[in-house]
Amino acid sequence: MASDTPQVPEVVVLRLPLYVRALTQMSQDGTNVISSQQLGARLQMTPAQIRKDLSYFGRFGKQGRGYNVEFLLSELGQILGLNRQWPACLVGVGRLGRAIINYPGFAPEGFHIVAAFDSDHEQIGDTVGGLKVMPMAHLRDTLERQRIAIAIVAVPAPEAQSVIDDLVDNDVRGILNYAPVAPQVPMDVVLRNIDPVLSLQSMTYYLLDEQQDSDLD
Amino acid sequence: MASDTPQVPEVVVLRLPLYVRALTQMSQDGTNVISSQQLGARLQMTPAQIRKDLSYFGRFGKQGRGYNVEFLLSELGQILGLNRQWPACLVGVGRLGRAIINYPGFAPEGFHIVAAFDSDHEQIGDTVGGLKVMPMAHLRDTLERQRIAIAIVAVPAPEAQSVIDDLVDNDVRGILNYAPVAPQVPMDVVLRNIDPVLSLQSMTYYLLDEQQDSDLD
DNA sequence: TAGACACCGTTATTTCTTTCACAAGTCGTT
DNA sequence: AACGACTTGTGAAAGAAATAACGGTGTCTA
Repeated sequence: MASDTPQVPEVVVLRLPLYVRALTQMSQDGTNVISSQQLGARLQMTPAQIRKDLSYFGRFGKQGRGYNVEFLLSELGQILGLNRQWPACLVGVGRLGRAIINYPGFAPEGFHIVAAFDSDHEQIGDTVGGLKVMPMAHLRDTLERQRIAIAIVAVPAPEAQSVIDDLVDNDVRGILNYAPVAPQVPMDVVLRNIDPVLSLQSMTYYLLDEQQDSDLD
Repeated sequence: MASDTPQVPEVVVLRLPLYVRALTQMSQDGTNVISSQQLGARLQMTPAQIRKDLSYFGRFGKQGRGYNVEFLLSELGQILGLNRQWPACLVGVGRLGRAIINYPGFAPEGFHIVAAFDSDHEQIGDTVGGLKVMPMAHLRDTLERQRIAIAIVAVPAPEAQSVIDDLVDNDVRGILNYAPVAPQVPMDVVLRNIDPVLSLQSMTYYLLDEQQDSDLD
């Protein structure tokens, strides 16, 4: 049923959360109405791009006036599926995994880590962030019982692909991967990579200009 | 001196670290030569894109043969500035900051956190990951003395912009921002955001299809 | 040394994104 | 009610990026 070529470009979907965040803040600041002009200024984007992005999903503004902040926020929430809770599981409870489980930024947005797994027998049975660490063998049961569609992967790089294969076999539909690899997933699984090292490595390209002094081989 | 329209598109620069990572692994696996075909298969990209990306920087391959892994790796390292050490400072030593400072993935790639700052008086003087936490007032001296061009920001969202302004004033040239905001920086400062919540919020758009059952308002 | 094949680098083509530009609608004022 | 100041939504134009296509060069085998 899902058309092969998505009618909404992925770049557009990637920008929507930015709008949601800015609008949320404006709502808290007591702003009722905002124009694409103003929103664009705030996000360093052209007004045209914002209007076009929104036009993929409907007509949310009023000519001569702009967008009602609350209304647009609620519509975008609906579109992105943010008006509900998303239970997620964590795989890998090493240092990074523990930091993730204790990160306070997920829950307020509806992303709750409700189960933790590890393949290392040492960790199993431990309690981390209020969760008992389970062996990978419990994956199927737990995902099904708790209706978990999202997995967060924080295992060492060499294990990542096989862990992800395992998750995919167990019908996980979205994966947030912290391992420094570019895993392969089927097309119907959504993968997002968090990789600060890659970010730094592309950053340095732009930092090289002035300071090649003591670096002549 | 930096031309206003960069001759190398940013998307290309963003992909180079991916090549570096794949080549590094191949090098470790003992592969000596690789074609754009093979590299593309590994990274799920077309061979044409890889050849085109590389062609922005030079001619590294051999017709009929492919690319010498070691050679290409070293050239890309040179281009990206990976053949040197990059001292960095961390601002914000809360839970997230502490996790970052202990993350073992940075150092092997040449990114060393050599100084830590916090604006909270409670934290100052503490030792975190072997570093004494300093007040923001020490920023200028420390950055200059240690020749730090990169800052990693892990402060609460409301403080992020002012911390970043402060860093920019003190001649930081690249910022890796973990705060869930989209900060404004001058054009000559390179900003990279790490924001897992945004990643999840765009992911859920694609997860909505099948499971709108108990969600009818 | 010749023939078959493999693969790069680059130009041409196609596809995807962004920006422009404007008709049409809204609001507040007089 | 009419006018002026704004702002949306959208089709058309421009710009950027990805892909295809291919000449030319190198490798290997016999």
